[in-house]
Amino acid sequence: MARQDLPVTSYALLGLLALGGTDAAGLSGYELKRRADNTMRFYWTAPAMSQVYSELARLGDVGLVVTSTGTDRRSTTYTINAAGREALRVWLEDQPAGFPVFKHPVALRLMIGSLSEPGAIRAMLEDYLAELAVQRADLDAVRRTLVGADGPGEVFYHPSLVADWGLAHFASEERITRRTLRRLADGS
Amino acid sequence: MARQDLPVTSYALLGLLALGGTDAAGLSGYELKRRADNTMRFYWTAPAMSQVYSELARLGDVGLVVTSTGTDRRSTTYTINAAGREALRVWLEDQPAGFPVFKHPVALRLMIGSLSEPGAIRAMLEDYLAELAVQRADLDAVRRTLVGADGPGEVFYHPSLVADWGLAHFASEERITRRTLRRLADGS
DNA sequence: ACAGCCATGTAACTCGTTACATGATTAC
DNA sequence: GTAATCATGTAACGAGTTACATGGCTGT
Repeated sequence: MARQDLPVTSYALLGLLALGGTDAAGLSGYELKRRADNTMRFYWTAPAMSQVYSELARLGDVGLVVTSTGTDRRSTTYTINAAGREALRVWLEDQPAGFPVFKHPVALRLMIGSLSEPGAIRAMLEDYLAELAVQRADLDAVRRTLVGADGPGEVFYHPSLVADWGLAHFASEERITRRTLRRLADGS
Repeated sequence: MARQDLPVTSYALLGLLALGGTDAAGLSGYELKRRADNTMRFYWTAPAMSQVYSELARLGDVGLVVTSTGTDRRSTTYTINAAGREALRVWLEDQPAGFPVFKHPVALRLMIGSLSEPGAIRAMLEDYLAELAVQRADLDAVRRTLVGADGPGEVFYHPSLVADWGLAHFASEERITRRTLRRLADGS
């Protein structure tokens, strides 16, 4: 088969479909969006609802997912097929992963902090700490839903590795932010 | 003045112009791109050369930078003006920073790692470690150029805070990657 | 009855990228 | 002289967003 050249987000959604298919029923676009919001958003992006639908349409067009349309609009579901699994495998093996892109508005603003009030910078960092706590709690809740099937060889093993990665990352960001606040306070 | 609603990258480049203006001469688009590659890319993006020019054109259009065109094409320089500094200050104070977006292809692929060979996952993480070392060395080199003017109140104080943030982040990613490799090896 | 969620899409638009085109200066 | 670097842009395109439109189902 000719190698498909889809955007990463396409493969990511395809991957979610692959993981979500413990039952044969497949997922609705809406449900896929909810799963993306719960998991993918922590280390990729949360695609807009409209993008989920357009990516699913494209995946259907190139024959990597099967679309099952029922009688009413509520029952359209999408299931990954053999070609989809194969495309995912080829993508994982042939394409290099690439280096993470970190769009960090807090760090960006800190860089030009000399143009702003010192108090405003401190407030920004405090806000970031508060938001970090919220995000960490969210991810922690997700992580707890994996418990029970997160051992090696089990369905949620790899997802739990990633969730733990995210939790460690949030902890690191907290440490760095606090250290930066200290440096700003004591001038160092 | 009406609040300008520019994309973040626009403000980021404007900020680089503001920092780079120790002399009154301003920067060429080419030089601005080099500075973005050296600093901004670690926590935002490295905009394409063509985008640097289009953003500079836009900033000129809305009156935040002054374009000085010389006789030949080599001498076009861009300088932030008072309105530009004011716009930057207003942006810093009025707009909330927002939460970082982390596009992490390594974590994304790890999530669907069950679809791939264990060896391929290990290799991907090893590659990531190698690339992290390269990036860290790059940032470390940048950080060293700031030494001497990186104390509180000095020109490179805030940039050095951000560089140290980035170095700590890379160190954290290294630790997490190594831990994940260990877990994959000993099954935990 | 009404609010809120489930559900699916279209249209317009912006950001940002790659590919292309051009040419001057500098170093070997 | 020729390769590398400095320098400036245009055109076409793709990814992803917001706004808009529509409507069924569920709980109170």
